[in-house]
Amino acid sequence: MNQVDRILEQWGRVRPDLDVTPMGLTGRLKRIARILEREMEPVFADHGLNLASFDVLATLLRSGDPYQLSPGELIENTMVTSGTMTNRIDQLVKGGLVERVPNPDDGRSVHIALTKKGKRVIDRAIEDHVQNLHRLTEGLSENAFSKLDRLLDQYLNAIERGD
Amino acid sequence: MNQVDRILEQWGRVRPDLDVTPMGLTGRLKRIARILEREMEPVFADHGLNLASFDVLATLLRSGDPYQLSPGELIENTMVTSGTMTNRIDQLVKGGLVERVPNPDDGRSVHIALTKKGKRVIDRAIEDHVQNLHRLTEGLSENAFSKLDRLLDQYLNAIERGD
DNA sequence: TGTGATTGTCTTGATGTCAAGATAAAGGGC
DNA sequence: GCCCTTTATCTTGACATCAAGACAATCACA
Repeated sequence: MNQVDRILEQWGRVRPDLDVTPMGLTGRLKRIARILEREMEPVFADHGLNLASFDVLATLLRSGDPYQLSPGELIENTMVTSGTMTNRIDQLVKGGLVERVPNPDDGRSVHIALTKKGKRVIDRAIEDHVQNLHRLTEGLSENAFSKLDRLLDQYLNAIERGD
Repeated sequence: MNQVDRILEQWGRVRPDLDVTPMGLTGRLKRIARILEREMEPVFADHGLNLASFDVLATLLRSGDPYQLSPGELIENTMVTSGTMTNRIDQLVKGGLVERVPNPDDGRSVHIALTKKGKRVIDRAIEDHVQNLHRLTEGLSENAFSKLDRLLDQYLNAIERGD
């Protein structure tokens, strides 16, 4: 009997007229996502990063050589607003991890490129992060993991196209 | 082929030395949680609330008559820091939805109590919210829903006790 | 009963995020 | 070629959150 189950029980007593079945699933999802974030942050901090800056650097790294994308492309990948992305990039520029280079094909746009330092930092950080993810999922059996993975994929597909 | 799958593919190309298997699961979790939050907010806004204030009011409501808890108890339930909770309570007090009443048994503590207005607001908001949750999970078959629910429960239990 | 440790809440300062709008370049139709 | 619309990014102001520490009341134990 965990926190979420207790919450469902309380609703059953206070508002028995409501069918709160979906609340268990969504509550657990939210809670797990929150815990995962908190467990990831210390690893990022080991490399002088936070979730936001890691997110951007990792997106640039996995885009492959020459490790540069426009702010717009970064926004698409990270689900944040343009103002947020501007701020994230500013922080990274300040830290010398990325640089803004003009886009020769479009004067409105720029490319955000990993600096050598940025590449070095994210190349190491991603290793620790992946190892950390293994730790954070080792509580699941191989079977449970793959089933959960498949169901989440199914749910994500459903919800992304609006049910 | 969705966003998360594309990310895994990219990592496979750029850093084939890493086993990024867990990243699919955690990425989908994060993404779903994010989407759910965004889909919930408009419903809260219909009642003049945001995620934070709804969270507190709903916790008070489901605690049952007399609909009051200490800030400490609210913190336990909502996974936020004490400073955050102070701020949330301040906002709700300003809106006339809760009030701070002294705790006769402990001079350091107070009780946060739903006002009549607060009770009325959350009683209606929770109905719309639950209906919204049904909508947000109707993309899953009954079978997929219960399997996913069970696996998330399992994972949450594992991760909450630290694997 | 007195004193140091603990507990419950609030304060402060910094940061990350968003919505809305500003700005500048590019594109499209006449 | 000119003007209006669209697009890409940045700016601004407001807000929610957190970490660290302040403060006051309570507790534990001599």
